[in-house]
Amino acid sequence: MITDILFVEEIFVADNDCRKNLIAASVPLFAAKGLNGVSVRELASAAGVNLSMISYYFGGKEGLYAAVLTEQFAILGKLEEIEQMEIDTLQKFELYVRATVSRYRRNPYLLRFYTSELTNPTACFETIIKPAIKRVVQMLLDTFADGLSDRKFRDDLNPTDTVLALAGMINFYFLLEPATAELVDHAPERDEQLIRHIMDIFTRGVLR
Amino acid sequence: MITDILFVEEIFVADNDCRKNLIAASVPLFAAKGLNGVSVRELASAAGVNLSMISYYFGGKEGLYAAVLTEQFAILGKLEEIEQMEIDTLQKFELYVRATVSRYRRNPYLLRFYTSELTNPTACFETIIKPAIKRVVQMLLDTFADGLSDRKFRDDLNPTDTVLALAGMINFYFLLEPATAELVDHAPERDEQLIRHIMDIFTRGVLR
DNA sequence: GGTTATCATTCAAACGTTTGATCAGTTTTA
DNA sequence: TAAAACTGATCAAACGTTTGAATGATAACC
Repeated sequence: MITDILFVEEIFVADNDCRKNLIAASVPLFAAKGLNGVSVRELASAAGVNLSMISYYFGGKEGLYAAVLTEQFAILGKLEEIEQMEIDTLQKFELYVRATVSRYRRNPYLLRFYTSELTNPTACFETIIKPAIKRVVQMLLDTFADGLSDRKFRDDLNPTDTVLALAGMINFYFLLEPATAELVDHAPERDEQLIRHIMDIFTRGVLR
Repeated sequence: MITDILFVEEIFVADNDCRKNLIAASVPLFAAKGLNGVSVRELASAAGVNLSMISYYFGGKEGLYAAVLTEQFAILGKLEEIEQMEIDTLQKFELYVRATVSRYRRNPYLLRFYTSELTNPTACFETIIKPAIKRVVQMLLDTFADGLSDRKFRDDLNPTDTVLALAGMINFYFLLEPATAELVDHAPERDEQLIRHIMDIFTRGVLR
């Protein structure tokens, strides 16, 4: 959630309508067509602002794109709250899964942005996307290590393969939706079943 | 694998150097930057041909892109060979996994192309990508149904969630490589371990 | 057999359009 | 009234495509 006031490098920046509208209108456009698939004119007219405002506020199209990505990935902090909790390791993994599914439902663009950057990286990949993904993977690895030292998890599993498998089960389900909508029921009403299914497989896989 | 001679609509089309070079040079460029990220001049100069050859042979940039995708996804037939085999269901799943991993190693562009189309679809998505993905998912579903009727697999699992979980474990591992290379060892030498790991989790998950 | 006609192929050049960015000028705000 | 916000017009560069001429091989003709 972005606030109305941003502090960037100690400089006070009021988040006025023009800025806000541009970012809000750019999210679905960039998510659907990628950085190169949208023109500045398209972005400006979708936001209902003059096209020169993009350069004025963001220094250009790529700046606007970077601002959009920064906002999108600011949400990642939620997962780190879970990491701090003093709960059962397996329960922690379930909370990760629930938080991720819930996030993808409330913000259907997030997944698009980072898979787009993973496949066709722009300048933002190294600065925004890669660090964000590394943080999440590292967090999952740390949690798995906790389960190992508790002697709850199997110690013959490769930790990275294991956490990537969990992440893959969640993310791929949503990534594939545009292609498999006629084959698979992706309705949000089934999310609870999906989460239980993923945790079922994962639990059987990792528990001693 | 494309042959030197193509029969398209009963018209004999010699696959000359110009055509061949254009497709060959376009694969890595389109895979890395997407349809909109590469210019026709870039494509032509990479192929060492005149830029008007793109319109001449493929009717335009999008035609070349479509030709590239068609060639890339022609390889899918390999999986269907496995489906025909008269072997144990679980063994069949392992062959799918092995074939996919081996495919991604020999053709590092395939994954990029279809994740790119899943996130930022072009006109090719409906005509090439979506049918291809649906075929694979349907094939996995059929194989899972075999395991069910053999009473080898748990019958309380949602089949689509299960096969998407398996596909997700494989694909996400490769999709994430650009971001996690410093955190996770993605070396081909580890592929055998990865395959065993995925099959370990999957087997524990689905067997009665 | 020599000439001409026809064809697909290749090329450099130019086409009109769209691109992202900029600028001078105007309005709004504090 | 000075600074900030905003506008419409304009820029050069890049875009994908088309053009018309040149090339060379093959087919048709006398």
